[in-house]
Amino acid sequence: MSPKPPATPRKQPKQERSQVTVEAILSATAHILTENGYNQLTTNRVAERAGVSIGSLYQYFPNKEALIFALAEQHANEMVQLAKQHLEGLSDRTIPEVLRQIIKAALAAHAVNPKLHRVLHEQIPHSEVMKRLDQAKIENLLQSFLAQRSDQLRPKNLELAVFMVERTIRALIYGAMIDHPELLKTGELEQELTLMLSAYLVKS
Amino acid sequence: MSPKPPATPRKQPKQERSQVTVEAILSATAHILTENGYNQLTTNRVAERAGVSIGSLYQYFPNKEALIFALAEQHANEMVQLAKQHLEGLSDRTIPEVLRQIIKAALAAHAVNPKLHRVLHEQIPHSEVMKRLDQAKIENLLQSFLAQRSDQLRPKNLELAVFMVERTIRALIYGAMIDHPELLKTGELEQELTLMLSAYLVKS
Amino acid sequence: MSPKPPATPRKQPKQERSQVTVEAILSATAHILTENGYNQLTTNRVAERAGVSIGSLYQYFPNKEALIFALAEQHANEMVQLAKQHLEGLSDRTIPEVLRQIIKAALAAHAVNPKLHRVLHEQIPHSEVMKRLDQAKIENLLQSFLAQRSDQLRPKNLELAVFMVERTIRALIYGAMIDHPELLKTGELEQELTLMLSAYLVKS
Amino acid sequence: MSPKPPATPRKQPKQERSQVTVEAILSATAHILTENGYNQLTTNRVAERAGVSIGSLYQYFPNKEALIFALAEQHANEMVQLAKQHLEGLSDRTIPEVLRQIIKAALAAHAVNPKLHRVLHEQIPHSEVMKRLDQAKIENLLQSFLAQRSDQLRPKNLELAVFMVERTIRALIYGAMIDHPELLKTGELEQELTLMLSAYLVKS
DNA sequence: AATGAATGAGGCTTCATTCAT
DNA sequence: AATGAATGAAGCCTCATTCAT
Repeated sequence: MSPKPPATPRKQPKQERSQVTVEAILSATAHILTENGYNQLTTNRVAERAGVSIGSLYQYFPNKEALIFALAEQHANEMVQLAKQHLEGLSDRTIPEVLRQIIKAALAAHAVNPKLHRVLHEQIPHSEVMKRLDQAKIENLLQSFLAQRSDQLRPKNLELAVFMVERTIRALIYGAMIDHPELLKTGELEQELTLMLSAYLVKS
Repeated sequence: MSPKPPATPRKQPKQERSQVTVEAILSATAHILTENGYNQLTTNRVAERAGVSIGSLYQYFPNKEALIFALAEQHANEMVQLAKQHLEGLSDRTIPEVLRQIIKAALAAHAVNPKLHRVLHEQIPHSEVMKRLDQAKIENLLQSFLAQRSDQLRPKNLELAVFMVERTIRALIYGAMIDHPELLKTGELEQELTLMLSAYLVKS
Repeated sequence: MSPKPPATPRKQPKQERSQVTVEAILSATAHILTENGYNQLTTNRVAERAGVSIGSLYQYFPNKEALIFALAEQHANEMVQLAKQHLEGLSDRTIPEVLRQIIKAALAAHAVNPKLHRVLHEQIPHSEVMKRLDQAKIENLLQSFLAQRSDQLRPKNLELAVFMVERTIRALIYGAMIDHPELLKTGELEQELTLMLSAYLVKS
Repeated sequence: MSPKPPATPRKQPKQERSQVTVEAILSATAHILTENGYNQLTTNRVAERAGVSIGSLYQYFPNKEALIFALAEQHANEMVQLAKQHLEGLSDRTIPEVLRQIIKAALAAHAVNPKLHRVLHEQIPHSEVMKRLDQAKIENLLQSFLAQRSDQLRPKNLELAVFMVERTIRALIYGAMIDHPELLKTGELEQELTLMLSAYLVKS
C-alpha cells in the first residue's frame, strides 16, 4: 500500500563538497516546510532553494519521502542530544526531582525548532513513521529512571507508568506550544506537569 | 502557485432528497480513507465508489478539501453525540466520579470509528481546521463541570486545569488506541487516567 | 524486470466522442513513429499531434507501452484481414499453387503499412512481444493447408515444415522490403520464393 | 529536439595499455545487456560495473550509442572469425557440400553469444547501423562461392540467389534459437536448411 | 588520465477540476 | 440535475553528459 519501497539508499556523501550539498538540501527542505508548508514542498523547489540542481538532490535522496525522513531524523537527533544534556547527574534524586528534570529536558528538546516540529507532526502524511523516531529513545530513559526507584512507585505496572508519563509530557508540551505558549514562558506548565505526574507516580 | 480559492465549503450540501447522494459520497470517502489511505483518495475514485459521476460530486462539494472537512465534521459530531449520552445526571457527583465518567465518555467517543479517527489525525495535511473540530466542544463541557466544583479543586487556574485534563485524556486514549489497545480492553487505562487526574485535580 | 505490469486496462471508449479520441491518438502514434522514429515518440508529443490533452491520452492508455501495443495489434489485425482475403477458395489446389497464393497473401499483408511495419520491428524495445502478434495466426493457417496435403509432402515433420516455410516467407519479404524493394515490384521475389519452397515441400 | 551530435564513434578507442579499460567497459555493457536488458543499460551503471569512473568511460566512448556500436562490432567480428574457420578448404566441393558447410559456419557463429545476439537484435533501437554489421561480410563470401560454381546454378540472377540464401539461413537459425532450440541440438535445422537451399540452388 | 559530483532538459504520469451534452 | 469526457498544470524522477578538481 503506502510505505514506499525502503527508499533505495543512495550515494553517501564522501567528499566535503557533497556534504555541503546535502546540508543545503536539508536546510532548504526545512525552510520550505516551515515557511510554506508541506503542500509547497516539491523536490524541484527544494533543489532550487538549495542552489543545487534537481539531479544532485536525487543523488543523495531517492525520493521526496527520504528528504523528509532525513530531516525528521536530524531534528530528532538534535532533540535527543539536547535532552540528554539536561539529564545528567540524576542518580540520587527523588522521583519528583527526576520528573521535573525530565520535563525540563523535554521542554528544552521541544524548543529546538518548534516550527519544524509542528509541521513535521501536523502536515506529514506518514507521521506514524516518524513519531517513533523521537519516541522510543526517551521511553527507554524513563523506564530505567523509574525502574531504579520502583520502591517509591505507586503503579505496579512499570511499562504502563512509562506510557502514561511519556505521552502526557509530550502531549502537553506540544499542546502548549501550539495553543498556549504563555504556559511555557511562565513555567506554569513545568510546574503543573511535575505536580500531576508526581502525584500519579509516588506512593501517597 | 496561486493561493487556492477559498476552499471551505461555501454551501452546506442541500439537505433535501439528495441527502442520499451526499451520504454515499461521504461514505465512499471514509471507506477509501480507512482502507486505502489518504494517498489513494482521489475525487474520481470517491465518485466511482459512491456510484456517482464525478460531476455530481462537484455539485455537492466544491473541492476535495470540503469532502474531508465534511467527513471530519460528521465524525466529530458522532463522537460528541455519543459522549453526551455518557454525561447525563452527573450534577451531584464528586470530582473523581465525574472524571471517571468523562473518561468513559471520551473512550466511547473514540470507539466510534477508530480507523477513520486515526487516518484523519495521521494522514490528513492538517489545515489547522480539523483539530478544532473535536476539541473545543468538550473543553466547554469540562470547564463547566469543574467550575461547579471549584471548591474541591486544587489548581487555582481553572482554564489551565481544563487544558491539562482535556489534553491528557485525548493523548492517552489516542496513544493507547494506536500502541496499546490492550489497555482499553482491560479497563486499565480508564483506571489509571482517573487516578492520575483525580490526584491532580482534587485538594489533597 | 522488464515487461511492465500488464498495462492496467483503462476506460474502454463507449461514447462516440471518445472513439474519435482513441483513433486520433493511435493515428498520431503511427505518424510520429513512422516519420520521426521511436526516440521521438513521447506521450506528450502524441497527445499534441492528436490534438488531444495529455490527460485524455492517459484515460485510454495506461502508459506509453500500451500505446504501441495497441497500434501493433491494430496493424497486425489489418494484415491478417487482408491476408485472409487472398486465401479463399484454395481447397483443391496443389501445393505449389497454394504456396504461391500464401506468398501473395503475405506480400499483400506486408504492403499494408510498410513504414510502420518496419519501425515496429526495428525500433521497438520489446519486439518479442509483438512479433507473436502477427505470427501464430498465419502459422495455423499454414499448418492446416499443409496437413490437408500431407501425402504430397516430402518433410515428415509437419511442424518443422511450417516453421521453415513461415519464417522464410517472412524474412525474405521483410528483407526485400528493406533492402531490395525492386524484387517486390518485378514479382521476382514471389517467383523465387514459390520455387524455393515448392522444391522444399513437394516430393521430388 | 536538436538532432544529436554525430554520435558515431569518431575515435576508435586507443589500442594501447588502456585496452584493458575498454575491454572492461564493453564486458560490463554486454553483461548488463544480457542480464538486465537495454532498459537497464545506463552509462553510469556500465561504468560502475566496469569498475571505472563515468568520466573514464566518456574518455573512450563519446556517447552511449558508441558503446553499443563497439560491442556489436566486437560481437560481429567474433562471429565472422569463427565462421571463417569453418569455411576453409572448400574449393573443390559441390554446391550442397559447400552449402552445408556454410550453414554449419553460420550455426557456429550464432553460438558465440546467443543471449547477446538476441538482445542486440530485439532490444536495441536499430540505428540502421548494426544490421549491416553481421550482414555484408558473409554475403561477399557467399557471392564468391556461388560465382565459382555458376555452371551448376539454377538461378540466373546471382545477386538474387545470394540474397535468398543468406537471409534464409539467418532467419531460420535465429528463429530456431529463439523458438525451437531443439532443432539446433538434433541437427534437424542444418539438415532441412541444406535440403531446402540445395534444391533451390542446384539445377534439377 | 582519472574521478565523481553536478547538471538540467525533458520524459512520464496524476488528478483536481471544468464543461459540453 | 447528471454525466463523463476532456483538460492541463505541475509533480516526480532519470540519465546522458559535462567539468572542476
